[in-house]
Amino acid sequence: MSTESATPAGATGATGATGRRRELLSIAAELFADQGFKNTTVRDIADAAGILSGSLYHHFDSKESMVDEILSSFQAELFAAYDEVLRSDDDARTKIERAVRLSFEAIDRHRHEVAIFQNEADFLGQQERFAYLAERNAQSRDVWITLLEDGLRSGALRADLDVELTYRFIRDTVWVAVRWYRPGGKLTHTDVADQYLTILLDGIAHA
Amino acid sequence: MSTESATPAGATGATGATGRRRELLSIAAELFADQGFKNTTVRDIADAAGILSGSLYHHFDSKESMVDEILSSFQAELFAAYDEVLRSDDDARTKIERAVRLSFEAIDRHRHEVAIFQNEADFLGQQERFAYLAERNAQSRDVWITLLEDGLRSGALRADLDVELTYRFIRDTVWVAVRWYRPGGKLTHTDVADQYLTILLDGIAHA
DNA sequence: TGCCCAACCAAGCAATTGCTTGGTACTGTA
DNA sequence: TACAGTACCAAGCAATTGCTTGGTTGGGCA
Repeated sequence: MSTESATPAGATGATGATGRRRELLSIAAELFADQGFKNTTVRDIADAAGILSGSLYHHFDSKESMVDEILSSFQAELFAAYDEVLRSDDDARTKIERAVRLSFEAIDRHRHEVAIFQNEADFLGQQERFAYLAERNAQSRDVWITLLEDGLRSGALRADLDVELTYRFIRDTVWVAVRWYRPGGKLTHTDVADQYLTILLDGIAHA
Repeated sequence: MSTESATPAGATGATGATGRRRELLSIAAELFADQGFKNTTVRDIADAAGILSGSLYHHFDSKESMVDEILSSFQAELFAAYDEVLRSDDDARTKIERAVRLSFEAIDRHRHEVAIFQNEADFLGQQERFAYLAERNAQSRDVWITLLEDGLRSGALRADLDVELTYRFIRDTVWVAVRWYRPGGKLTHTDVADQYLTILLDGIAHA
């Protein structure tokens, strides 16, 4: 009945996770990413973990709190990385390159989390509990608009660019790769970032 | 009990639709696009249409047959347009530009259908009934690989491009715009296509 | 007037859903 | 040996789901 989340198990802190807890979150993340949040049942998660569905509620108080924990801890890590790029004293073009590479690295290391955020943010964001998703979105936009405007001022980018549209172009281009990129495949995330940056910066047309 | 779809109402043909039927499909498409297929209940659709959920089954034999009809008729229209570009005698670069513009036009005119395909194709494609979705995907890849290889041969595109990766880049870039593009907004689909083509062909870096 | 038929209602059923409750097996610690 | 705590099971409940059944309404046509 209380609004406070009780953290039934361990209570190792906000991002806290005993071994088993982390394991279950990882299993849930894969299912949420592959089938969607709403479309994944607690029985699916329990089956994949080899336990009964009711037993999940020893570790978490709801299915929602699972996604919550998955998304919020990932976002915290991601935005810490963005901040570091912003605070660096690299030139504008280098910062843009670093921000792009950083995103592909995130896809490589946290593809389930990225996929969940891409697919479910709109739906989950309607609930007050997930209001931070919209805030993070705005924060991400701020980062990119800053980088692009710096690029324009410094002459690193072409003067005729529409900043808002370019931001969307980059954002979409980068994150949507989570749909096909698979770690351990033929291409490393660095390979993909190289090619994407080549196209993004210089285009596909013959010079 | 029969596997044949019975087309309860009108029976105006495969894509057939009386006025009311088309109306209900349009309502369903909007909900499927906004909330997801699995996450939209037949009661949601019925409520939006101002009728009871059971009444939907006078027009369609299942919720699945609704998406089926929505997606298959859209795909047919889309690929007819691709074919026309392929069969034209424009040069390689023009064909690429036309294919890109055509896609943004599809987003403008059929955003719900595009969104449903983007979001649900993987999930629905697992069922035999929706096997054509994967076929259409392969067909689309064929179109683009052909266009890109023509571009390379003719010297219109830079020689160092990875065709497969470039295809994915273009595909993702174009279709993902359905997430934010809204017809009747500040930018027309032609505006968006112009800017996207500028970035795609010549890049964002200062020359 | 009599009939047809598309469009809908009213009621409900079987399956699936997230989640609850009370109990049990095992492990480490004092 | 007693105890505490983690991780789980067994059973089931209330709500929601897609869909079915039998009946009603009202406009068009002969």
